[in-house]
Amino acid sequence: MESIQARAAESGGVTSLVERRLLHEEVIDRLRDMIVQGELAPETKLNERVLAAQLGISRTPLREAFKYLASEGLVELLPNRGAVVAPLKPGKVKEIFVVLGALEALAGELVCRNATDADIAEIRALHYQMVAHHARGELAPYFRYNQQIHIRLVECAGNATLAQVYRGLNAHVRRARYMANLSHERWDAAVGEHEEILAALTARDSARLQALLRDHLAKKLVLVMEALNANKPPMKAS
Amino acid sequence: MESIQARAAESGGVTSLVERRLLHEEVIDRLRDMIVQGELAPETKLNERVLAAQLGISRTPLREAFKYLASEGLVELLPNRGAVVAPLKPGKVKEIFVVLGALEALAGELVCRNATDADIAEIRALHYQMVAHHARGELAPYFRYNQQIHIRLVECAGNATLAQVYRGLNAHVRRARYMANLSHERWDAAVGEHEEILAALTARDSARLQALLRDHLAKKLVLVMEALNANKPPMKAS
DNA sequence: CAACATGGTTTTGTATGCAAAAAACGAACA
DNA sequence: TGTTCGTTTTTTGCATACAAAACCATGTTG
Repeated sequence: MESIQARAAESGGVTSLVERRLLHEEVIDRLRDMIVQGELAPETKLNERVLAAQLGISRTPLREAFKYLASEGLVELLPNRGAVVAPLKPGKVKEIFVVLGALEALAGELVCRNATDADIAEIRALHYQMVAHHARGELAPYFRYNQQIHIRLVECAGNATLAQVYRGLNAHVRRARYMANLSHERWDAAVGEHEEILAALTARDSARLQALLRDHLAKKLVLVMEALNANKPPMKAS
Repeated sequence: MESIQARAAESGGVTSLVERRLLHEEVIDRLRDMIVQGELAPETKLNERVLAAQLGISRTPLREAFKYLASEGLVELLPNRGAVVAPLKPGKVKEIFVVLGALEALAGELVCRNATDADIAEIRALHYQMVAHHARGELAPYFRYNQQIHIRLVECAGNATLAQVYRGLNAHVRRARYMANLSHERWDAAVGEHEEILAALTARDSARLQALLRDHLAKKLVLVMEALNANKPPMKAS
């Protein structure tokens, strides 16, 4: 793991023009990435001493980052027993998808009303990027653009609170999303759904957009649940 | 302000049966209460040294509490300039109400499907308590039961994530809710709306319940916005 | 008088120290 | 073998110490 402290040194003595970010904020972002990207698996114990050493910082800002991420729900704090990466229980994932559904539906309504043409053009651009990666069979970049489209769509609804809550919940299940292995058919279908979503957005057809988003999410949930249950058959029976 | 440390001492030497809570958690709850209850007004600067002294603790757990509450959005962290109670801007409040509306609607749908009869009976009991306080013109307890009804309703939807997000956003605007001074007519009307809500819930009429909740919230928003704009006419013009 | 510089003070951010709780280890024992 | 107790070791939680950044109050200069 690369030290965070190194970042300060590498700018060559001259404190860079950009505002020097606070250490604990840097740590928050770094840990969040590591958790969401799956680099830190669910239920991983987060040992303060070793993590601090790896990041090249002291325990204090690390502990502060734990608290922040605990409030986001990505980390769980066990009294007197430290922090662990929040477990990813199927039931929880289902719950989150339900809430995300309601939020995306709201976003669909608002985005049709509030998005500028430039906003929609930007989403369209992301869409074509995603399509290109799909055509080339590049899964990881496809996922990235897919995520970006959904997030950008919510952001363009013009309600920062909505966007923040959405991002927070989405970060949780992003870990699970990667696990859902797409069949070739499902992948094609998903892209087709995105085409429809883009069309509804372009037409600013709120009702249709909401329906499409709901449907799209519901289908994703099925896949994710399958992947979760496949990876985790915690049955004690022989 | 009363010291938190005192709590430990007052149990008379015998460490109480209940698990000894962690200091920073205690502080989180305490500060959250103080903010939501309005004891700490929006934009109040939170000086680490004096707050820590008042609470009878060191700066470390206090700072950890700041981080947690910052993630909740009740506190704002200004790099190198400490923490302040999150401002309560009319625009933000409006945003939150919109999201709360979507969440309550979702809760209305789920609660009709998932709530037990006992759940509904409990909400009914809260309702009658609230009505009693309305009859006696006791505003503060009325508000308390009112809040409890809404929160309990969301909790009975059987989606813990939904409940958590709802409580978080609600905590924000609770500060503003108290400011909205009810006219006699509006107060009566609000109670009437609650009667209808209870009826729809009892009948498990999902669509109707959703509509009622939306309408109820929208009316509340109007009042809150009026109160906010009345208290804060930030116009520079003479 | 306004804008800016400057020294001291306060306040924040991070590291470190210390006590208490939990985990790990191992010996005694059934 | 497996269990239970006691001891050692590790880890957490909180307090404190120190350095750097922001603030403040004056004085200086144009």
